[in-house]
Amino acid sequence: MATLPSAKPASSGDAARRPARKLAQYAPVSPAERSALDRLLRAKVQRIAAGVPLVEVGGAPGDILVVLDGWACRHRSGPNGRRHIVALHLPGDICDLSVFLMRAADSSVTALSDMRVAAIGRAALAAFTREQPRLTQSFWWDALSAASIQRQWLVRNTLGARERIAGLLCELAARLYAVGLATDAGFALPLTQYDLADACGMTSEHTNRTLRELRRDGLIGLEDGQLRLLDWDGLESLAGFDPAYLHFRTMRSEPVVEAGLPI
Amino acid sequence: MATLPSAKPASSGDAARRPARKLAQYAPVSPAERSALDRLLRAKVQRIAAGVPLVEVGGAPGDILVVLDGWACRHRSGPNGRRHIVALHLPGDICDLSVFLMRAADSSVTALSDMRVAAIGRAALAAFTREQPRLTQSFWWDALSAASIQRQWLVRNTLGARERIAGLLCELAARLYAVGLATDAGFALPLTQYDLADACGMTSEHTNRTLRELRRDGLIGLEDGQLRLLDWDGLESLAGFDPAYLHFRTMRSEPVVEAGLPI
DNA sequence: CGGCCGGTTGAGGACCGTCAACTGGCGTGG
DNA sequence: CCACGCCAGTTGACGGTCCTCAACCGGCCG
Repeated sequence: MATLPSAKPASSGDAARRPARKLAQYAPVSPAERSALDRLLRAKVQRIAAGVPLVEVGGAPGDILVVLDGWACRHRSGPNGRRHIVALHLPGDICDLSVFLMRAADSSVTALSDMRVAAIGRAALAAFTREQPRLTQSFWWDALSAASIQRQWLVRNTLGARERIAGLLCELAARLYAVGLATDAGFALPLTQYDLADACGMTSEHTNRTLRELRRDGLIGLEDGQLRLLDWDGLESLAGFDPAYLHFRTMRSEPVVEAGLPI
Repeated sequence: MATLPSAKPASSGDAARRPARKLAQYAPVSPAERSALDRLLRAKVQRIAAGVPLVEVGGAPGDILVVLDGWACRHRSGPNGRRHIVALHLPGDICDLSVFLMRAADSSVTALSDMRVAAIGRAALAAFTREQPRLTQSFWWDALSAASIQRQWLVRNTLGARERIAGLLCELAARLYAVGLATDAGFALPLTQYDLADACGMTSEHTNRTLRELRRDGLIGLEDGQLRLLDWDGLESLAGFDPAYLHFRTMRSEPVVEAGLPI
């Protein structure tokens, strides 16, 4: 697991800790900051059932959402009416930090599994950003990381089918590992093959065949929603996976720059 | 030109006005704001020759760049070493607003034509954001628009070759129209077929054949770097182009919300 | 029990990439 | 001055990848 972050795998399944773990990928989180973050997230926690939309395209901006548990996807419809998944929101992810700036959502967000989500209102966020400059910076870094991931998806979807699937699985492993939801052995993958297909710009049939090939070649195992990483190095080199685009601190040995926010 | 913005086409070729025109797509720009913006942009103007890199992947963050004249592309290399263009920066575009937040650039930017670029330093931007809240908000809106465009590229690159090229040309027409660099008749397209190919995730040969088809079908003309929009409605319907994702004010009849920045 | 959803498999063909070659224009250098 | 090389554009043949259409299976739930 040469390129996976060096953070320890999950010692606790406590979903409320995941945002803090994610943000710790960008800058250290002190105990005081941890409890401030906990207060922010505890205020308005919602349970969302799989398949329920959280954001509708064209809708007015609502709260900022932080995923505590479960997965969601951001999607648009192509001219053919087909669903295109443009991003996956995993536990710990801040979904739509800049939502308050928007007039109308340009894409929808839908729960892919049962979820727990923390909603942050405008006033609460404004107060938080005044009081917690370093966490605020980490919030923005997470947004930058999301934009970088977006670019990576664009690049990845020009590759062959095996490379696409392998690359997405590597990315998911790294992102889940960072919040303690993956180990060297694998992780829970609550996606259907239709979801995977729409995220990789492929048909579900071809996704099915490609997964079979990856299984046949001993790279992965996939059963009962559990993805097993049987040959990480093989998967990584197949995908040409370089986690630098995730902008995680533990990926690189650089010292963390303690810079103030320009904005 | 049903969906093109209602702004008047270029009455002036003055490149220094383009950022203001672009920002006016998000919120009104008063004369005082215009001159403040002019002062910000006049401070450090650089000339860049075609082919010269403005940002190198992995490099340390520099200034924020605003394109005054000419085109640049943001690109990454795939595992096969091939160049993938993930964004095009046109005159008026703010390139990398959040550059001060980054530790290392995750993609490179290279001039595609001779350019004039305004560089904004950290201190100048900080002062500007304190003094010009509405322009600052428009800066952020431009960043949101760029992210939305990024998602659209992801969706577009799953379509067929003609749809991809047509969609990209529609987008470029709309974006250039907004800064007065396109008319109903067409616009200057300083891209080689290699550039177009790398932006659409295709080979240059296929791009060549696809352009030929679009010409044969009377949708476009392309000679001497001039793209002629011979059948806008045809191009638009072929691409399934809906400019809502550009988040331009003049595309939609909504009143502009005068909201303060949460951050 | 029937329907639906997710997964699986097969046959056929369209689309697009690869390889190869050739053109014309332009700048450079002999 | 011409020769040469390079670059952008163009065209053709061929093959592989991936999509389309079609069918089938098992499990779950109404």
